[in-house]
Amino acid sequence: MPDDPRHRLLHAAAEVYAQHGWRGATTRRIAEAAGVNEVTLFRHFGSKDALLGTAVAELARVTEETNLPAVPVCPEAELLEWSRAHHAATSTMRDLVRQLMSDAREHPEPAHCASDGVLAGFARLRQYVLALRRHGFMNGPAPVTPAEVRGAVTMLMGAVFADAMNRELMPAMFPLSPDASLRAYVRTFLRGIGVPVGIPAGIPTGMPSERTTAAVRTPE
Amino acid sequence: MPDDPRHRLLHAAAEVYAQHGWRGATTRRIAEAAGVNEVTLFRHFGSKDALLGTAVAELARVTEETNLPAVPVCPEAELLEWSRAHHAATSTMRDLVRQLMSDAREHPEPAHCASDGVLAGFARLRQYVLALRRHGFMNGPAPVTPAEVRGAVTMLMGAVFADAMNRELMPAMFPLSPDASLRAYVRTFLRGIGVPVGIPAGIPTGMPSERTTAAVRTPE
DNA sequence: GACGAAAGCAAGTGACTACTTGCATGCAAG
DNA sequence: CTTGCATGCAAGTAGTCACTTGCTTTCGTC
Repeated sequence: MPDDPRHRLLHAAAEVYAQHGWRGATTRRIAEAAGVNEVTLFRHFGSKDALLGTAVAELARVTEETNLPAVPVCPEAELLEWSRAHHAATSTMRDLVRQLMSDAREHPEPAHCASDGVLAGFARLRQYVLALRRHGFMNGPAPVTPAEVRGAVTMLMGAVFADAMNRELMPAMFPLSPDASLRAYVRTFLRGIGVPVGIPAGIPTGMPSERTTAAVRTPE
Repeated sequence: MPDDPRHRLLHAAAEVYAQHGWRGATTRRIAEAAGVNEVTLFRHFGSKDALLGTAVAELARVTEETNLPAVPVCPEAELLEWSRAHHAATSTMRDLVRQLMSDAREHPEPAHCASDGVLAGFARLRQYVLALRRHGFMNGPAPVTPAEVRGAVTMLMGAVFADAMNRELMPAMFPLSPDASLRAYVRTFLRGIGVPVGIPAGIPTGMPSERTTAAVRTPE
């Protein structure tokens, strides 16, 4: 990581912006966080908007590499790993994303270029689910329409997004740990699109083919 | 709706805040939007923070009434109606929620009292799902653990939330119409927790118990 | 050692901010 | 008619904002 004031300003600008938003990211605060003089900011970038624009655009250009195989082997494990990575990446950029969303009306460009990364992830997940169908994993008891599968993909991404964005703000809505939640999302998703999932260990299953309401009921 | 300047200020404050956030909601803008003099604002509320605080708190106190029956009859229809109402309510407050989330660090109180409404909805949905299990609707081929059901409830709420918040910002992530998306969420959710759902009309089903990948595959 | 680029420092500019003060106006109740 | 009360209007205060200017310091290169 280079140490010239230009990079320190870019880094500090992204950090201050994530905490205080566009209006709250004053040139004074950014320069102070970068440990450089406020004038240096203007000498390098000309204006606060130019600095914030390039800083946020550069940060949003970080696209997480795919970790979904082209040919599925174990859908639950592979989707769980993907959702873990996606959740971690979204959690890291949580504050930044929040500010981008609330500033999208007055500063649309950075928000737009930041959404490209999410869209790429969406496309990859979609490709993977298409591969699931192509390789005959969707052999559930009832057929699932392609449109419904597409909606389910959006649902999974939305759930992981909402988890990463809201868990710290309203913990009561997330009774399960992050990992248990992601596992539940993935398993619900897979069952929802007709891909059978394994029975987790340590559960009194009874006879899986008959009514199992009594077997899975536990004191709340 | 009363027309005294007090209510007009409260209404205008909420509107301006939803569009510009805490810092961007200047007293000048609010007074202008309310059609009253800026001094009247201070005479009524004393300070900008007091006005914004009461305005946002009052708006966030709007709790949508429940429309989930205590005893389930048709889970898909009932959950679809609930998700439609929840989606509509969240969409209406979209901009406000965005600002609340990004301002939560510097002004936690309104964000906190706004999350109470969502939590109430979460609790009601959870109660309904408990009723689903109690009345024997979860008779799918495999048992679903209570923890997983809880995670699935979080997943459904998260998906509806993300849909309402992000659809206009990144339409490419939502290939289906809002209604078709909600239907897919609900059906995926129900199948995910072991509640069988009907087969939509107009789909070549083939034999539902055998592999149906060929039957549901369509050209993309 | 001389030179030039890059940085810091101090000060200032004009615009905007929340908020206050003093006074004139309109209006409703006594 | 008069007494309050609520509001509008004009002006002002102190602070912050983005941004500029002029000058000095530092430092690597020739």
